[in-house]
Amino acid sequence: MKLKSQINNVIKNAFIRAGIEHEPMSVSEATKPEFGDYQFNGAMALSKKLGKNPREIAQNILDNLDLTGVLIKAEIAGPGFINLWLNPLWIGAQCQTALEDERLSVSTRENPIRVVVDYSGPNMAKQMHVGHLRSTIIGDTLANLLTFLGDEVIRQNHIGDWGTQFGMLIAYLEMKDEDGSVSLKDLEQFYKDAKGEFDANADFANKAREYVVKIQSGDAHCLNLWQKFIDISLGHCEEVYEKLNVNLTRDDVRAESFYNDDLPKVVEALATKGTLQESNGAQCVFLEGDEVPVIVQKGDGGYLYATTDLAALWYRAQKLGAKRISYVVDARQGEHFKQVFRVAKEAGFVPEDVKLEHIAFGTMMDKGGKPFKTRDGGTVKLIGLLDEAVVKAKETINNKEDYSPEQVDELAKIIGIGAVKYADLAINRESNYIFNWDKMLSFEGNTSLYMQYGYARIQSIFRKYNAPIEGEIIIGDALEHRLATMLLRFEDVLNRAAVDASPNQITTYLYELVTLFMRFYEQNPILKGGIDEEVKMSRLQLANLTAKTIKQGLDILGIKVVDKL
RNA sequence: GCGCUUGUGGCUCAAUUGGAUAGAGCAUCAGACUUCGGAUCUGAGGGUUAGAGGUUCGAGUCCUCUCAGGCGUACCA
Repeated sequence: MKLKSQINNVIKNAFIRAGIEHEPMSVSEATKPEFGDYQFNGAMALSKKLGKNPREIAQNILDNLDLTGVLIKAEIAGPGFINLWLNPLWIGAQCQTALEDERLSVSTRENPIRVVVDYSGPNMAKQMHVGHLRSTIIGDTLANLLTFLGDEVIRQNHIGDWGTQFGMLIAYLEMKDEDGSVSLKDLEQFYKDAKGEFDANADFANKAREYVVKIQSGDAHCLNLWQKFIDISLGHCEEVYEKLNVNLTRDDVRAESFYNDDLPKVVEALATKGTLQESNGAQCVFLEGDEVPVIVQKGDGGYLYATTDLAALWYRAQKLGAKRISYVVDARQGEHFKQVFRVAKEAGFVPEDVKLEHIAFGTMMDKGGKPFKTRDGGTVKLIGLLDEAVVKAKETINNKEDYSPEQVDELAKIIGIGAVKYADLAINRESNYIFNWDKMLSFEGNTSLYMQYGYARIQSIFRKYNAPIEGEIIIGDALEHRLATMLLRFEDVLNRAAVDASPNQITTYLYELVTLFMRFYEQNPILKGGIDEEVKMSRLQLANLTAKTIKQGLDILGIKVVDKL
């Protein structure tokens, strides 16, 4: 439920009754329990406009505030804050409603839009490395989130499958290909070997260059080799997606090569608009205020990635009809996207009302704060990292004897992968973050395991109870009040996270929720003796709604839960 | 050089986008168990938010400068 809007409505009505002719600003969550559940800070902002003392304005609002439904109490504090307390009866009823709803009372958008989320984007010439992790899981989370909120999401995996290196690779594939896929098991090694051959063997190098031209001109033999190479390479990526529990399929692939035919059209269109200029032999767009131009065609006639991105923007806005296009790409490419977005809008490839955004993220660092590399300075392969996570997760499982070997493996997968994903998503995406196995596989603090533990603990209650639950949710004390309020905030949090494209708002929320539940559970027994039946029923339902909310939240992050840890 | 970006307790991160006394976890110290799963909970110490100015009723957040780090700076993606 949109809790904030509900409270805002109450404030708005008070404004009308008080005769204040301004749109009230939104309430915010109280910073401390003593200050109530929510607070309204608008009186201070209004004081200048109305030429009145803020406390006077606050009093006027307070006098006109309806305290019979959503709210039960309001107080003025400090320079003119209005502290608001939610009505426990109302909260209880709302939690009840949420519990009965599959979507936990999270509404779907009234005006859904079509959104393109561009993420992952591996290079087919090489194996996926840790640099692809963040784009893949942040993008996937954003796509999941928007889908859940009711937008029409089109996932786009803009894989790098075009360019000069493929001439070399397919020439080498042809040379080495006795029976195909075997030699491609390790793409990294294959690339190195091909490069070695390229440097050592002049005939081979010539052939490689020749093959570049041949692919681009549509030579059937070379295209066939190329296709084979891409299929295998993409297969490796899919293995990673599968492990990561990421919702990317072959249908979501729109490779660089897909836009190949459109590249001349992009340049032509820019030329027609008159925005194109020749500079040092290259075709460029000079943007006002920018020193460096956007180069769309090289001196030798070749196209660049800016050209491809422009073609992709064109396609996504015009053909796919997207109203929001989100690029989940490394922060280092900020300037590139700023420029490309400007060109696309100024040239009319993308209509004015389409929102273009670069969802930038920072770099993954090692313990020493340096970019994450292997000992010899190479890139860390993603698949290896994920396998290691599963191995390490297995070590953390306490009572292995309670499970079959298959169950242990399954559990290790869920825990290990979940830990890696959660640790990444829990951090403000724009900052760099330090990768630390011990921290992410800990049960303490804001980690996936703490959430999993909280969830499993609640499931354990229901395994023990295992009988029908009847009755109402009755908010009995301050802790239950806070827990219930937190549960009702779920939709607000999701909406905010969707606007900002920041998964860490979801993780922060889940962490607060689970912490609150643990405290509640510690203080308020459920199945112990001497508990009134009514109270027991109410607490069981609060626990149930908590579990469902954890599960739904983690599901959006692409993290699975288990009933038993 | 120019541009972008970051700087918050010993460490790793938050801070509802300008709101009240800057919050968590780890680590340290002190508590709570015949465990509804203690993989938990309660409490304590620890901060001039890199520094200096400014705007504002109110600044970690906005502006200016300084210092320190990271990244980018036209025919790779």
